[in-house]
Amino acid sequence: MKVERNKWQNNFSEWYNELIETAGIQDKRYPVKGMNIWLPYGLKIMRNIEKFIHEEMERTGHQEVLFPALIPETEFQKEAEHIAGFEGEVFWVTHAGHDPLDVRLILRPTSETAMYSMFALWIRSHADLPFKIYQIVNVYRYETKHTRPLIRVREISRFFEAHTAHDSFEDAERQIKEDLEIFDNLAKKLALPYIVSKRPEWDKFPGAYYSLGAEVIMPDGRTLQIGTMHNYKQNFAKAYNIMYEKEDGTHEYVHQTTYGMSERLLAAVIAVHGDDRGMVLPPTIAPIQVVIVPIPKKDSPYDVFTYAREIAEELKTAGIRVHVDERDIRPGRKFYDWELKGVPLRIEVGPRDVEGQKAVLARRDTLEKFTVERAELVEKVRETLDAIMENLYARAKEFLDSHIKRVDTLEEAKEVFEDRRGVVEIPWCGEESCGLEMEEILDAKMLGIPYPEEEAKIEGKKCAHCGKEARFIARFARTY
RNA sequence: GGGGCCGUGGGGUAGCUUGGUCCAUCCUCUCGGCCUGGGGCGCCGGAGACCCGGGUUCAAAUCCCGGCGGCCCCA
Repeated sequence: MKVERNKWQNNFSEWYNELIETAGIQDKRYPVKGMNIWLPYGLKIMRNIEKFIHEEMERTGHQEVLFPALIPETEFQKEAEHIAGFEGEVFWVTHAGHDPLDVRLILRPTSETAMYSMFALWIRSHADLPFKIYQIVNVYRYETKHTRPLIRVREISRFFEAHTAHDSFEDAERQIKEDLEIFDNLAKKLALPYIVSKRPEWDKFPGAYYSLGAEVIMPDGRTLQIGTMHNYKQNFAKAYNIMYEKEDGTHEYVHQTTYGMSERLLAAVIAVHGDDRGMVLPPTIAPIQVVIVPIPKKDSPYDVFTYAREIAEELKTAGIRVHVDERDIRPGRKFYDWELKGVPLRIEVGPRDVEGQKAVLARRDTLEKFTVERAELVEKVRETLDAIMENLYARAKEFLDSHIKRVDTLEEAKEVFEDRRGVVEIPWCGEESCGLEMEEILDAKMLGIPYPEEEAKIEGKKCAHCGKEARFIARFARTY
């Protein structure tokens, strides 16, 4: 058995859309465009991802809250850039019953404008800072482009947003560093290698001083943003009058940051680790880490079902999420089913194994099969799950690295986009006009410059477009 | 914002140009039964569809109008 990734890479859109339904992640047939139904299996995986998010929030002293989904128009309009960035894509609530509302309400596209009037009430003193909260809720955006399950939707149903307030720009910067560390820990749990870019001025979050974006590269070479961090400086604090009293008795506006993620994390896991047979889930988040498939044989004196249940009990005791598939269908069919659903490890037990007190292990990532002694089963399963985790990361890292190419000219950049695509890194003078024109020429978006910025600085190169001295490396990609 | 294409069982489709042979084809899924079991086996039987509204006509899945929904391209 060999790992094939032809459709995965060459016909990714179709692969992805089919998988979302056949693997039981979501049902897209709900009669509102861009709003899908979470199916039990998909939701379990997402919950497992969120478990790690909650752990990281706990570790770093963020408190969980829940804000209402409706925001009065009057609050929404307080920060000028913010409203300009979102007004074209919000859902309005204009009526209650038969009567028009005096103050219209919006369905939150993100929660800054819901939270910050409350921040102004809650934050009084320097002793209240840093103030760190988060929530995981649904938010709504009227997307006009092509919607895709988990990736571009009108209802983001698992929107994570952390909001913080600080007594200084420096402390807000420290928060951004912490956010990046949180992201790195999470990405490791998902075996996802990624890149971080500082967004160009024209593409930062509406109202932000600057924005960072974390991206993965999808099988078709387009990038997917799966995490963002913004430093707002005092932009929102001034609009919402969020002030604190300093030790010397004077008052000052707070500095703020936000950090966002969503079910795109799941999309990235599905896309990055998959192959032609379906999903391959990292053991860390797989609802079923090990599936046991009994292989009965007629007239055999051995009871494979009892043996399978005994093994399952052993693994369960060892803390492994295990399932015995006792359905009355052929084993081959079960193999395909569980491979589609991405169960990282399969154990086959037939009469031969019962007789010899053994079991056959089949890895989902490499499709290798091998026999182990029952006495060492738990240990071997643990080892193999760890090995799968490492292999998934290594394979994904190799894909990522081989899809980032540094070039000096636009011609070379164009070739990259025509060929295997991915991310192109190219010298840039730093001028907005030049950046926008390069986007046009390459038919790609500027992700920004590598972050931390020291990695973006270059010397002795010319801007690929205007020929002036280049100040930065700029990253371009076709994006989702 | 502009242009183009398309809506047929749960999923994927044939039929539409030239209206009648369509109580609508095939694959898949699903249900019942038999058989089987270390990679989707086979056989028998069953269930399930023309997006909505209006029009033309003796007759509409097919032609026309409107609505709703989906997809693609361009800005």
